[in-house]
Amino acid sequence: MLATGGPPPDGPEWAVEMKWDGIRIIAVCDAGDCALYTRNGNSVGRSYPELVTALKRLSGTDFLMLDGEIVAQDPDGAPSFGRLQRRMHVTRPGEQLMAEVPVRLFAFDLLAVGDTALTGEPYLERRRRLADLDFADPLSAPPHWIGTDAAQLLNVAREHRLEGIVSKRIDSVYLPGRRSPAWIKTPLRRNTEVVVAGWTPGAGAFGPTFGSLILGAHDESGRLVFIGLAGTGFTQAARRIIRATLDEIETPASPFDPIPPESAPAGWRWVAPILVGDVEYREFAGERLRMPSWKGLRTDKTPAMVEMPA
DNA sequence: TTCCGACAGTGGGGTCGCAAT
DNA sequence: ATTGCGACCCCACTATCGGAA
Repeated sequence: MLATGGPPPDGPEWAVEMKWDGIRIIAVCDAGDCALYTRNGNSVGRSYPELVTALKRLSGTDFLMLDGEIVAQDPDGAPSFGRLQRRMHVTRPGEQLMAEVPVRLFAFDLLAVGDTALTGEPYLERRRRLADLDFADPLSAPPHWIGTDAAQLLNVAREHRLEGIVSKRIDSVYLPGRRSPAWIKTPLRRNTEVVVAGWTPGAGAFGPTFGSLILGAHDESGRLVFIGLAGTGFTQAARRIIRATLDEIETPASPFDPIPPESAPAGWRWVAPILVGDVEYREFAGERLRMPSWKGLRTDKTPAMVEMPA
């Protein structure tokens, strides 16, 4: 079951959970054997043997089906998808990585236990049955809140550097594989202004326009530096208009200081740094915007006003 | 008739395994 | 030995189409 995006609804009929940045997992235990399935249906238990072991201990010989998220935490305790990626591809025992990158499974829904299917039961009943299970590290059932101000919980998510919140109707049944308005996800995102420094060639339908825009901002000493690429958020019409403008202001050399930003891939094209845009992003880390999406041109701002994102 | 959900296709970021060089 | 690419993960977003409302 998947959530639709939107602002958090308020009211006594909604429960709120934290949104974890990890891998969505359906865990299935049958007769003492447990498997982990990703959203694409891949069986990935081999990559997380400690979770499989813990699930076997939890289920015994009973049938059990859980919905949850595998999460890796950075040294500060914040969920880190980047760290989790190191565990993702490991198909051999990988003991060293298990110690380096410990993972947890946050089980937030119970779909079946014993010979009882619970998908037809309301959310609150499923959570109640979930709480009855004897969770122990590295498994846990994350908390949910009812009647707490959603804005306040968004702040909690921000303080703990989580992805956002998910609001769930307390009377809703579980709809496998469906995207439902009974679950509403509210991701935390930020906005920033950027300087357009060039563009990368596009593939397929984007061949005639561009793949992504090369973005820059001014650092503390006033130098224009590379801060990432934005390749989503454009309509086809916007792509055509922007490409026409880019062609008019094309320059042979990168406007970045120093040049080039990295070893700029062949095919990157440069423009005079005179266009200012607005992008939404999740975080600015490692000197790059994460998950940037284009919101539009800002004709009311000059490039000199564009500083580094927060 | 309108609207919503599913799908396909493009883009971003990232790591690892394996084949090609 | 190094490099490049595909396979998986997360995601945002647009465009399209068919069926539900």
